[in-house]
Amino acid sequence: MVRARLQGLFGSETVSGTTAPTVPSLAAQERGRKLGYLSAIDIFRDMGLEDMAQLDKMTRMSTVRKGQIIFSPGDTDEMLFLLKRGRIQLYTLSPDGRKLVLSIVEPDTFFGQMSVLGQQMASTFAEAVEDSTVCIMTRDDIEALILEKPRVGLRLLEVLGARLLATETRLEEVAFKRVPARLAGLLLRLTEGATGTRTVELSHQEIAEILGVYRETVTNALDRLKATGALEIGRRRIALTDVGQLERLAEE
Amino acid sequence: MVRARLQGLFGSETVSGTTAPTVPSLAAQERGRKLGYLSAIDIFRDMGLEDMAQLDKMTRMSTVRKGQIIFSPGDTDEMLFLLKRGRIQLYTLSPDGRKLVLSIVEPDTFFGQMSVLGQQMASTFAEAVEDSTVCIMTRDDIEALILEKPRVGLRLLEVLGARLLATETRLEEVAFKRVPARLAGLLLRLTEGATGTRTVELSHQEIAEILGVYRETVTNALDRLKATGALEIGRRRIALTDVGQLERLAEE
DNA sequence: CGCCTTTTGTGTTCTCGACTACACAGTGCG
DNA sequence: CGCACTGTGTAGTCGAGAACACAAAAGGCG
Repeated sequence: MVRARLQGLFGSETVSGTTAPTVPSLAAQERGRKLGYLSAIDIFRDMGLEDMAQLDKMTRMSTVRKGQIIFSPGDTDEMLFLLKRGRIQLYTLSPDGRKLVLSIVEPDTFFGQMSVLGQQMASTFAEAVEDSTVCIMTRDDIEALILEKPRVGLRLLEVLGARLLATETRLEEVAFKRVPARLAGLLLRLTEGATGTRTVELSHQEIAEILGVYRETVTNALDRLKATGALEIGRRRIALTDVGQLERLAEE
Repeated sequence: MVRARLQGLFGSETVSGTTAPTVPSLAAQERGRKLGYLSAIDIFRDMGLEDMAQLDKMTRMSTVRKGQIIFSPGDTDEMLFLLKRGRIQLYTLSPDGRKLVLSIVEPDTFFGQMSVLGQQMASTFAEAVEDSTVCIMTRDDIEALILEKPRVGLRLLEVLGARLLATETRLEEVAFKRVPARLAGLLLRLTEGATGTRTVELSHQEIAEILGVYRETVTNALDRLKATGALEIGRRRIALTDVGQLERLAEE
């Protein structure tokens, strides 16, 4: 059972002033447009430096290593996390141990278990899939920040809106489409905005956990897609060779 | 095909000053705690009367009759609607005409097709299931309002958070549970907070459209639940007689 | 290089729920 | 008072994907 509590998390706090407030990068803005499971929106893209500094004062920073659980069901503290570096996976587990990935959080995005972020739910885990750095805020911090800098509220609304849209889309796909079409859609979303040959570097198992199906089913569906020439398969590597074809297949 | 465009909607605008700003009712606050498909949160529960008046100046009001479509896929105008009275159903249609209800909006809640509200998606319809009254705002209106009254932003975050939570829960249920369990969960959520005998007044068809399954499957699942004594069935009427039992069944 | 873990490829059985096809009971309405 | 429509019950077929069971590659690493 995945029940490890975060030990290092609150132990390794540092005054975050050590990290100089950075100007929103072009890359971050680019990511901000993505809407797939990798929801990333640069919360602070139009905040001034002094605002950033003020924000820094009210947050604590900390590092989590790959594999660490940041929060898990049962935690009652209403914390909000801002991911600065790394990647976080939000997922739930079924009673019999199956995993469903709800969302993969990219840098400069909020996540948390507050009602406001849609995850105070009984069953959500947050786990670092890479070494990551997060800022920690309490619910009160975030409320105060929004009241003083309403623009942050707007940004948060964007984050939530994107997440809601992505989740509604998934729900729709589960209801209407069969696995191959859903897989095609997922691959397209995962590589949205990528330059050059669009490539997904995930194992069949990892994909299965996102789609909520069995690993074998993914293997099978991938073979079908490959048979149409839409993609090429390697070990932990799927290259989308014919995007148009894949888009057609995604429409079922 | 459900493609009717709203004719009466923009024709029947009235200056909304005619509706006196009301003090948030107890009932509204009660509804605010519900988290099921009937997401309702009183956006304005701590806004002053003068704020309400100001808000009224920037909005247009209009009435829609039962069955009218308020927006449909392809509408590009980024409108935000505030439901004052009635009920709105948000749903999508599959290529072959199947319907999936995403959300049922209750009074004092926002909905819309803005990115900020997670529904600018290609495929969402909004249809009045009762005669309703809505306020119409543009994206700019809402942004200005939030910047000036940050507290409204917080409220909106609550709405979106609740919706996201509900949607994630549905996704989880679809992935992990079979129809009878999902049905049990739905019935419980639909009657959450009801006083007296918890009763659902929906046809099997309507339930099927929420669960994303066939009508016959609902009939069958209801029979199974009835067999355990958890509920009683009438025409368009399901009475939850043993809530504890139903909760057990909802856990699969 | 050989051992061990991770990833992927199959094959087979079995169950749920999609889909089809009726039959029939309330309900409303002309 | 009969007719149409909506809502329910009941089979029965069929296919996708779950669930289980191995086998074979492909890397990593000592």
